[in-house]
Formats: sequence, C-alpha cells, structure tokens
Amino acid sequence: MSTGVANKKAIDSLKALAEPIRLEIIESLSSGEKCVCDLMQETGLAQSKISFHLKVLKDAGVITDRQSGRWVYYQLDIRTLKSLQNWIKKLRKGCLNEASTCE
Amino acid sequence: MSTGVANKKAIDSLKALAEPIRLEIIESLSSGEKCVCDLMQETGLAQSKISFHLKVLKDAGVITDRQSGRWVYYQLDIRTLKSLQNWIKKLRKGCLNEASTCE
DNA sequence: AGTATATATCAAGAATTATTGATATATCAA
DNA sequence: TTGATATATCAATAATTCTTGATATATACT
Repeated sequence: MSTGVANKKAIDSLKALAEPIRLEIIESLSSGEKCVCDLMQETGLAQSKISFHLKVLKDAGVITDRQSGRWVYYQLDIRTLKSLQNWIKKLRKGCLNEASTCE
Repeated sequence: MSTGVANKKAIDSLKALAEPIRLEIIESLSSGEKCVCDLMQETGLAQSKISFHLKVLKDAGVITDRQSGRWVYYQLDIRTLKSLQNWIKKLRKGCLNEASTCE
C-alpha cells in the first residue's frame, strides 16, 4: 500500500485542521486575513497558545503569513485547501492510486 | 465565533483521518470493502492495532461495518466524505457561517 | 537611547492518543 | 461439544501533543 508523498501532504493538512482551536482560527480566517491580536480578541485565548497553533497551521501549509510592521497577518492558503478537497474527492471515488483510471 | 454543531462533525472526521495508519486503512477501503484480516495482510500490522483504528474511524462516522459470519467488513461512508469535502469547499469560499450568503 | 507593543519561542508539566500483549466473545466446522 | 478462527476490548505503558508562564526578539514611537 502506498501512503505516498502526495498523501504526506494530505495528512499534514488534516492533522493541522483536526483540532478545535485551530479550526476556530481557520474559520475566522475564512472571512479574511487576521493578525494575532485580532485572533486573541476574537477567541479570548492566550497569545502563546494562538501563536503555537498558528505555527502548526503554517508548517502544514494551511495558512501563510505576512509581516507588516509589528503585526503579522495570517490568511488561509486556498491552494492547500483546494488540493485537500480534491484528495477527498478522489478518495470518495476510489481513484487515489496511480493505477486507477479516474477522471 | 461559532464552532457549531456542524463543525463538530467536521472535526471528528478530520481527527479520524489525520493519522498515518488510519489513512492507510482509508486508502485501502477506497478501492472497496475489506475485512480486518484483509487489512492485516495488506498492512502487516497487529490485529489489535487495526481494530483500534477501525473503531476510531467508525466512531467518527468515516466508515461503516457489516458482519458476515466470523468476518466484519468495513467500508468508507461516502456521505461523510462528501460532507467533509463540502465543508472544505465552504471554508475556501469564506461561507462557513450562517450569516454569509454563499451559493 | 529608552519604552511600549506585537509576536515568537522555550521548558516543564498536563492531557490526550497510540501501542502492546493478553484475554474475551462470537461464529463456524468437525 | 471441542477446537479453531475472526474480531473486539482491556490494562499498562509509551509517545505525542497541548498548555502555561516566562523570556526573547523585533518594530515603532517619543
């Protein structure tokens, strides 16, 4: 069985998303770019905690960051979400592996 | 911020999928129904380990089971995958919450 | 330069999740 | 009924992940 390179990426994204606080962050970013301080206010969570989870999300490629002065703004990486969506679609249709002739 | 009932389901699915062995199982099931013994052979993993992960997947609603004699066959629950796929799509399009008018 | 603010990182402990080997349950076959 | 096979579950340990409070770094303002 494979668990090839392509799926490594899928796992990373899934693991990053599969946690309540991170999901809350992701949902918030879904409506647009936010800085850490915005997220702190919205969630009421400690700064170090938010930074920790942002790092997990960033390392997994689910979000990107951009610095502007003292602030760091985070936003969803649509490409990663799109490829995750596609991965699930292929899973559903039973055409994950090279061999299968899908679409 | 929400993290409503709808997303509870999404988290469960994501957590279940976000683990290497479970993903391997899922990928295997992607090509059709399998019994525990099939999965043991394919993966070379211990029976208790596979049963453990199958239970996680089943509890999350990602797979279903059906017993036939001594064997228990597992298969993907397409509906869950489809709704997860849709959830990601909405996330991408910034229309997760009730307020936003999407599609 | 000195101070304040925004964010990142770190170390220790807490909590969650996975692994292992053993045992239990249920079904079939002789 | 006895024995074999398929799977589930359990208890103990191991491993991973998260939380907390403290400290570090970098930027901006005066």
